[in-house]
Amino acid sequence: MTPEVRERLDTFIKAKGLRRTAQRDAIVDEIFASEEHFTADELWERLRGAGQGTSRATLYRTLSLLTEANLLQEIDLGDGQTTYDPNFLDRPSHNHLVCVDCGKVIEFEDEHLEVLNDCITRRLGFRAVKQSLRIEACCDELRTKGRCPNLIEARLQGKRLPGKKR
Amino acid sequence: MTPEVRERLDTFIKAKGLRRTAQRDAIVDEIFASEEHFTADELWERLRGAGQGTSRATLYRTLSLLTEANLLQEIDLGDGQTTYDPNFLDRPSHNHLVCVDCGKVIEFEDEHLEVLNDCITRRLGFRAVKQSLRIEACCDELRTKGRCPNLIEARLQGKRLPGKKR
DNA sequence: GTTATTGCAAATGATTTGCACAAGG
DNA sequence: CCTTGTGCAAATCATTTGCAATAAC
Repeated sequence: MTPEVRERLDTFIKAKGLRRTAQRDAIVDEIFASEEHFTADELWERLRGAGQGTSRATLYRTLSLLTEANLLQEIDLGDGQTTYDPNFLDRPSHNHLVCVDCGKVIEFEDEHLEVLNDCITRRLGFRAVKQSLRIEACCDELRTKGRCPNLIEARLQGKRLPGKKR
Repeated sequence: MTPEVRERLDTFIKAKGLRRTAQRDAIVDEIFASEEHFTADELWERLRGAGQGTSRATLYRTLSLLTEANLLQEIDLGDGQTTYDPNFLDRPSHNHLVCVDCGKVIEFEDEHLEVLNDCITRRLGFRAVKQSLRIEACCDELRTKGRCPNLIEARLQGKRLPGKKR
């Protein structure tokens, strides 16, 4: 996937008269090395851990750049900070389900949903530009068996669990 | 509508061992005097204008309280601050369309959408707790006729137009 | 050589919090 | 009275910005 990202970014950068820099390369490489969602701070830590640390200012500026270039999309997981999603190139119209128990984020696509939203939008006299659906839900397994595999995993990994308010 | 709100709030307050105060009354009255969405700051100004000013601290604390009591719902219009929606009592499962040209927010309900989302959620092994769809779209009128009535109105009223970044 | 980019530190802006005082029940 | 609520000012937290130094092209 990185080659396509590289190309798109280069094109975008050239078209805008901007420059390719070591920092931007490092940030792009780190982001697209996986499909994981991340916050600015999480990415900053990852970069730091990989010996590719940059200033937060540069990181935020690059994240805006990548968003503008449509390589990244800002999503709202309802926790008061921006989460970035690197998977919209692969799956242009996916949405997110957030488990209220463990905070796990699941991506899903559904063509009916897309069509329906478009109908609704036209009926209202508009043309859809972008749509984002977030479903908050609880895991059947936790409800019926009393335990959620993701919850356990999340606790082990010390991940951020849901519950807004920074 | 205020009577139902009053009753629900009183019940909630009593159940939690909390107290009814002049400030809370003023805030609730101001909120439910209309169906308008608002940010904390906008409401603070409205209260101040009505000679019912409170401290921002109290306002934020009361907004949390009302949200917890399900009289209010926090929604994300993508502009970096929390918007509050007082219309979920009347229309429990509505969603929002935001005009990218003028920033106007339109509420809509669609039962098919609700059903579809529920199906999707179950298929993924979850039970939906809450879902929020935000459609960003542009107005047919602006696109075809070159002018958007809401845009004009918004400019006249000096309303906040879309364009994130606080 | 220009002009964009970086890093630092200071600024922002929304929201939260500690605390002493005021006020419901 | 006893405890919750309020206002103030200070604190947070994520994010942005001004500016001098640095590095692309």
